[in-house]
Amino acid sequence: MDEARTADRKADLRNRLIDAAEAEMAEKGLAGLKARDVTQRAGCALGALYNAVADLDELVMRVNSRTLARLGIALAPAGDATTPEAVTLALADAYVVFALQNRRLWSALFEHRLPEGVPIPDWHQQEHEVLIARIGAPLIALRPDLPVDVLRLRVRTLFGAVHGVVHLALQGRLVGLPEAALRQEVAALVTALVVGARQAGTGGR
Amino acid sequence: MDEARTADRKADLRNRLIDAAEAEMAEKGLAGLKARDVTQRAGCALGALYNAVADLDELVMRVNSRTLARLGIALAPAGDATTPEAVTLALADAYVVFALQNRRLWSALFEHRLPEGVPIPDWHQQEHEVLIARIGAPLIALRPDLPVDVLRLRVRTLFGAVHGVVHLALQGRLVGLPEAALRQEVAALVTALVVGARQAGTGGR
DNA sequence: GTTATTTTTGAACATCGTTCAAATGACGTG
DNA sequence: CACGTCATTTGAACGATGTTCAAAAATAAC
Repeated sequence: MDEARTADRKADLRNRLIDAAEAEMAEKGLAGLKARDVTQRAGCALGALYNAVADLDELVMRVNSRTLARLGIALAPAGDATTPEAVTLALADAYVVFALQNRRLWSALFEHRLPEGVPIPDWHQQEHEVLIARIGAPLIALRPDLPVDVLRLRVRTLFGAVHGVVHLALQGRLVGLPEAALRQEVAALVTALVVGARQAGTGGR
Repeated sequence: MDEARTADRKADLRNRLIDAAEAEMAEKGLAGLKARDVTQRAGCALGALYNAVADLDELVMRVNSRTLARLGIALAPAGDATTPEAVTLALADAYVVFALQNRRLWSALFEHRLPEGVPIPDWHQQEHEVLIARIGAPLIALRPDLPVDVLRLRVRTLFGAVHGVVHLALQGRLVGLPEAALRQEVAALVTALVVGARQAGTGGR
């Protein structure tokens, strides 16, 4: 009759393992994540990891899931801005600040690769899409005339552009690059794209 | 007195190893590169690899060096365009086409990470910078009034933006995304940025 | 309290990158 | 050609790592 108790203990160990993996990744980066270090930190045996999780890839995705959730929270205040342009700019700026303050965990979101041919599980794929939808919401308000699939592509482009700039900035020895400069660059990028979205016609070109 | 002969044989084995590594990476991706597979493909013993190269990281950088060179060749025809805007657009389009036609090798350019704290060797770092300088040349012609360091940052931003869009497109299950759509998106992105460069003032904001 | 089921354990395995002493081959000299 | 010296090549061995699984321990059920 203690089946609830045992299920909880199982979930507890799982959470401890994800906690430990998150801490390891925050300290040493995605490549520094080792099964033995994680289990030692979580206070359990090596094999216990494979009881709570299919493999290390799933463990990384669980950590990434948390990072996406925290990123979502960090993005929330941007909604207070008044115009769609201002909201988009605030979103991008909050995104950059989050990436800078959570370098290794943010990098893991995009560095992690599953073995070729293995698709990302739906539960995780959707978390990414929720984020992109959130970022794209003000843009959709800006161009209610465009078809949704065109808008989806435009949002992905905006997201990808910001992602690329931050990605390059974090990986190059841009340790010298001051945070303020990166934020300005991204702001200029987003401004150009949002202004472009206002001007350009429906299609590409 | 055959010291030239032996030096040539040494270089030959080195090139065979880089050839083999390039083929392996093109077939299986960066994560699929294994020392044993490379040496077997090159027709030598396992240990011979560490005679020709310090470690697998250097081997990857040698392959990346070739990829950058081929990318440079693929970008050359873009110089035929007449206006700076057209040159930039042609460069971006050629870049996208190259990435799509060399997915795994192009991805390896950005997926490869050295152990934390180990800097990228100068000879390889400069190859990246040469590429960025090439891409940025027409933009510099477009804004001769801006200081060089501001322009360098702007070019990095444009490069990063295009990089990010292509990167996301290649890693998501964007297998469904047709090539033409990606090229259009990148063209729209570059147009917005180049137009923005014409309009915006010197600084950020 | 005893048995059945589940969970946890960590030794063992397979697969890596990397090293290094021994074997092999090349080169110069008598 | 013969011999000695040096460089190169080899592949067995090592350590690290992800993963498995039979045994042990813990828990649930009666």
